[in-house]
Amino acid sequence: MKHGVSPDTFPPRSHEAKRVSVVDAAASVFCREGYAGANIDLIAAEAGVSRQTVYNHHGDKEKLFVAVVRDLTERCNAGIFATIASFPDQPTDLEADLVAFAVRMNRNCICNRDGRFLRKLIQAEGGRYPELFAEWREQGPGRTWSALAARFARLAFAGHLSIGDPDVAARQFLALVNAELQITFMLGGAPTEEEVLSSATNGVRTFLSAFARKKSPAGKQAALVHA
Amino acid sequence: MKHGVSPDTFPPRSHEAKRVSVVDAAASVFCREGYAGANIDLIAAEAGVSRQTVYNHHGDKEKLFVAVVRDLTERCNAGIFATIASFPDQPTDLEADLVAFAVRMNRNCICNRDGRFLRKLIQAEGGRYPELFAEWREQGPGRTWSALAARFARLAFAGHLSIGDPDVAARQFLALVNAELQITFMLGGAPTEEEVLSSATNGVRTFLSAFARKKSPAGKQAALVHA
DNA sequence: GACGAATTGGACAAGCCTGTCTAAATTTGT
DNA sequence: ACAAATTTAGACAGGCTTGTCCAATTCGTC
Repeated sequence: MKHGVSPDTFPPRSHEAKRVSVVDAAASVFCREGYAGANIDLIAAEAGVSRQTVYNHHGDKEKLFVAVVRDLTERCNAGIFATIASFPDQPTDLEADLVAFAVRMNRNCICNRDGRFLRKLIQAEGGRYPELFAEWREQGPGRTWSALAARFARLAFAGHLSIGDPDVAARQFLALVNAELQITFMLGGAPTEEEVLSSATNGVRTFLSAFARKKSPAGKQAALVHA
Repeated sequence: MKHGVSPDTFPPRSHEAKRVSVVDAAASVFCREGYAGANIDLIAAEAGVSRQTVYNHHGDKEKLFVAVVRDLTERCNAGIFATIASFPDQPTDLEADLVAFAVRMNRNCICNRDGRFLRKLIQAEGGRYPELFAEWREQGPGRTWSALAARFARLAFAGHLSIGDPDVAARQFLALVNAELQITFMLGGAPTEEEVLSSATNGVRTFLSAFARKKSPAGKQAALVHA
């Protein structure tokens, strides 16, 4: 029915499904137990395959770990850039639009399964795989901050904000918007929707108080005052 | 010289020194290798004692781990509250004083050995010892934020700042001041003095932009205006 | 200098985990 | 339905680690 252009070189099918299943289970176990504490039998059981299948697909424990990190990095980066694409370039209500953006960012990239897992793996094993995580660092935060800074610069250029250094502003935006979620992040948990919204709202208000456009040259808009 | 009231019940002397040495080495190894990956032989070697001495002092691996966490928690909290005591209640130059305070906080509590180790242990093993870290959470961040919020409230009351919710302001202050150190923290490294100073300076500037005292102390404060 | 407590080094059993191998059972493509 | 590839369950060796035991030695104290 659906065998298209590659009938022979491709392994059957559930082959790939099992591979994904193993990587997912491995991510979960590596995060829960740490690299050294992770048990291949447990990963196999959680993936619903036999131990031998794990070895058939990934060779050994270290290769499996690397595959997990690459997988998470890729998915997280994709999510982050998809979300940055939704940055409010032409805001109608700047505060509401930025809060909504921050909430999207948190929900889809930072607090979701992949985001929490990747963060924990970086924190726990970052020192042991410098090159692996250097790659993440460049592709992830490096590009994220830069892309976000460009959006804020555009907002400033359009007269919506008054920003000195867009890179600093971008990092501070993220820091403010997550200010109330630090402890939850540290313990590896997922904040509730209310917590995310509250932190984003408070963070954006402070951000706008600090970076509100300086008094309007044409007298169009009154300055925002922090409640 | 100094043998006071208890000549017999006290173990000799280097007994205690070795105990400290073991706990220090254990902290280092647990952080580097994770709980499961930590090797008692390695801890003993790094502490300069025999393996048997480790068992004599601490019983088993888990008890040793708990001792390490309690030790770090205690020292970190002591450092944090000592630093909070130096909060600039009567600032001469608000920006400079807050930057200096933030730098002290980072250098003495957050970026030093104990702070980095404790953070990493919480991140890595927090899920496995809920009660142990619940204790930390109450004694540490809970009291820290509350104490810091009180200081900011005082500053606002004295007319130096205009703050809505002191608890929110305190958390945002910490978030801003550390905004540029996130990646370094995540990888477990120690930022340079320049990085700490830069992050603190930028953070305090933004914080003051947002929470600067509103003008017209005599007149009514401007109402919340929203374009 | 002598006594007692603490420390050391090493041997040791028990358990766990990784990674390999094999033969049987299952699935997939044709 | 048939043949090839994949998966499975289990056994298994090898290595590593924890925690215990013990005899010899060192250290601190009187």
